[in-house]
Amino acid sequence: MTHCQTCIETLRRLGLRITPQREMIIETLANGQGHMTAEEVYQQVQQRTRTVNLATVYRTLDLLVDSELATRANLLDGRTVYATFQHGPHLHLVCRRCGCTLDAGHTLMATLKEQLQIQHHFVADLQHPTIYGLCTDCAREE
Amino acid sequence: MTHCQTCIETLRRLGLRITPQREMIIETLANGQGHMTAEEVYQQVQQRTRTVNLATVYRTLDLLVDSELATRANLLDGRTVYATFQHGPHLHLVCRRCGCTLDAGHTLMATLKEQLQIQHHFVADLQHPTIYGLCTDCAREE
DNA sequence: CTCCTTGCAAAGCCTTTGCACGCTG
DNA sequence: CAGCGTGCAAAGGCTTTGCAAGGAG
Repeated sequence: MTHCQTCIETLRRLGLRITPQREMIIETLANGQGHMTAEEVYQQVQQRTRTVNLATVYRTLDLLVDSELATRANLLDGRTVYATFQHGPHLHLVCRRCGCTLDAGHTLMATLKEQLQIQHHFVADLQHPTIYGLCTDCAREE
Repeated sequence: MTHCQTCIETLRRLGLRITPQREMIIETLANGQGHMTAEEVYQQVQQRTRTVNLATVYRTLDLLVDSELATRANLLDGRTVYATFQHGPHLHLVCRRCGCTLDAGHTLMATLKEQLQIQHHFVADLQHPTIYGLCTDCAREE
């Protein structure tokens, strides 16, 4: 079963209705490459059909976040981006220069989480964290 | 020399003018406890004098961020908060439930940074990172 | 004396909301 | 068929901007 189908199943189980709009929005986000803004999701869905409204995109994305099927993150430049939990817990590395994103395993994060818990009694939410910095190309050029 | 004076000196060296407004905004942020929203800075400054405008607060905070004297972070709830680099590099732990913030040393972060560089050739910007989660009190109550 | 800064008010941007209609289950 | 979900348009909150007056250096 694709990730996208899993999402839809989950929503159905929550008693939510599966409309063509919701399906397309979920597909777009699930098949996209990592982070997407609401506007980007909207643009891509529009390429397939005109019958989706930006407000609906926002409402559906909120729904996914509330159902814990996706995360919302506020980037430094003010953009708000969404991403599904496609590949299990992992780390998003976002380049502050070109904006590209790449994923990293989360073993490193696990260690950090453990230490924060021990040293500060702080239960870090590191299921889908985002770290800023410079990607290989941009680091070379700066 | 207080941290706040250091900021002012830096701005002066950059050729920027030190106005009473800027001084008060910097003092407020530097003496505040960690993260503050533009609105919070504005409110506090207003308690000392009425002669500061919200727009000026925004402009000054932008200035500090551009001069690398402060950082801007977008919290999950949509708030944008500012903080000066008071205590050198460290980690901000923000509770997603009650919104409180605490600081942690950054030795853990150093390890993470190193690993990201080695494994992904990614130069993480971990000077002043923010991590979300639950503080001691909120973790107990959830 | 120059021109960087400010206050004010208006514009801007992204996101949310109210409402009546439409469609899912 | 009941009521959730949608499109549309308008409102909303936060932030930025244009402009003329004011103050720092």
